[in-house]
Amino acid sequence: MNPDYLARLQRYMNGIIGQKPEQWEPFISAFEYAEYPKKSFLIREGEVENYLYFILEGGTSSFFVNEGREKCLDLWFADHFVSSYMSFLTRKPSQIFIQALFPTKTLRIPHQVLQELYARRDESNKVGRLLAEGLYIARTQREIQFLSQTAEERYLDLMRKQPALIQQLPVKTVASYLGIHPESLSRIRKQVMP
Amino acid sequence: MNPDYLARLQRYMNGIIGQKPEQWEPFISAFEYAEYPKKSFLIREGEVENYLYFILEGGTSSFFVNEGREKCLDLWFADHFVSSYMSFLTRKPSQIFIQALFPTKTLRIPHQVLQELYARRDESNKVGRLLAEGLYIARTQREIQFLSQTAEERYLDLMRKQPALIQQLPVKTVASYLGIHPESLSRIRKQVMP
DNA sequence: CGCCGAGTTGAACTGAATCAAGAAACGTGG
DNA sequence: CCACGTTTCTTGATTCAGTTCAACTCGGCG
Repeated sequence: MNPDYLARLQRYMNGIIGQKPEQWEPFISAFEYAEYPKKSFLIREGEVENYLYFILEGGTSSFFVNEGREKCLDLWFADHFVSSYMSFLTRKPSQIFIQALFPTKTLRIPHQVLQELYARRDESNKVGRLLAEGLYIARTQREIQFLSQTAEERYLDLMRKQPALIQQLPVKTVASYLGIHPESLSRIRKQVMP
Repeated sequence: MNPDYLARLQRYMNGIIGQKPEQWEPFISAFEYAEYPKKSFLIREGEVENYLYFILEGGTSSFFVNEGREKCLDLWFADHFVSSYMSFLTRKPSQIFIQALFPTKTLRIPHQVLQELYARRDESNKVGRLLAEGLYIARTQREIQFLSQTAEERYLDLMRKQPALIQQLPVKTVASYLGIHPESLSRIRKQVMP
C-alpha cells in the first residue's frame, strides 16, 4: 500500500476533529487497504455492511432497486466516507447497493474493530459522532432540495456546483442521482443547452 | 417541574446507551424544562438553533416554506429528540421552522452546554453519536420511502403504522408530512375509504 | 348570526414516467 | 484491430400522478 494513503486519511481527520493526534491515531491505524474494480460492488442489497470506507481514489454510487429501476441515494468521491451506514449501524441487511463508478481505492475499517474502539476509548466516539452528524447534514440537505426544486432546477444546480461530475458519469447515473429517468434528463439537457 | 420528567429522559437514555448511569447522568442534569403552547414555534427559519429538545408531551412539526407552501420534514412526539439539528450543528441560520402541534412540554439542553460536555467528558460523545446515528437512520428511511412509493402508498403505510396520528392531526399537516397538497390527500382518502 | 379557516370537489394543467424505436458508443472476443 | 452484440443515449407519442386554481361546504367561535 502506498504510505501516502494513511496520510490522506490523517489529513481528513485533522480537518474534522482538530489537531489532537491521540484522538484519531488508534482510529486510523485500524484501517485496511482495499481496491474495487470499476462496476464492482462494495456491498449488495441483502448483505450486512461490515465496513466503513474512506475513499482514496475513484468514486461510488449508493442506490437501491425499486421495480427494476435504480434509485440513487448519493455519490461519493475521494476524501469522503461511504458505507451502507444504516446496515452498518443496525446490523440488518442492507437495502442498498454500493458500486464503484471507477476503479476505486479505499481504506476501510471493519465494524467489529470500530465497535471495540468505541467501547475501549471513549474519545473515539467523537469521530463517530462527527461522522454521523456529517452524514445527517448531507441527507437533510438533499431532502430539502428534492422537496423544493424541480428536476431541471436540480440539474442546473449540479451543473453549477459539480460540472466535472456531469462530464465523467454516464447520463443514467446522473439521472438516477437527480431522481429522474434517463429519458427525462435527456430532454432537460436539450431544453437547457441551446 | 414534575420530577417524573427527568426520570422519563433517564429511561430513554438507558434504552439507547445502556445501563451506565455515569455516562448519561451529567448529560441529563444539563437539561432545563420548557413549555410551548399549541402553534408556537420552538425555532423559526433564520434563527440559529440553540437547543436540542426532548419531548415529554405533545408533538412538533419540522417544516420549511417554499413558494408559500409548508414542506414537512418530520413529525416528532413524546420520548423523542427534536431540533433544527443542522442549524444546531453548523451554527448557521435554520432553514426550517419547528412548531408545536399541541401544547408541548420539553426538556432542552443549550448548545453551549452540550459542547462543553462533549469537550470535558469524552464519554458524552457517545450520546451525541447515538443521537446523530438515530437521526441519520430516520432521514434515510424517509428518503427511501419517498423515492420508492407513491403518495397513496405512503398514506396507506402511515395508516397502518400510525393510525392515531391521522386522527389527531389536521389534513393539511398530514398532507405536508406525506409530501403532497391537502387537495391531493383529500382525493386519496376518498379513493381509499369505500 | 356571520365570519373564517379547514376540508372537499371539480376541471384544466404540468412535470415527469412510460413505452417504443432508432442511433451512437462501448467492450469483448476472435 | 475489427466485428458483433450489448448497453447507453436520444427522440417521439402517450399516460399518469399530483398540482393549480376556483368554487363550494362545513363546523367552530367570537
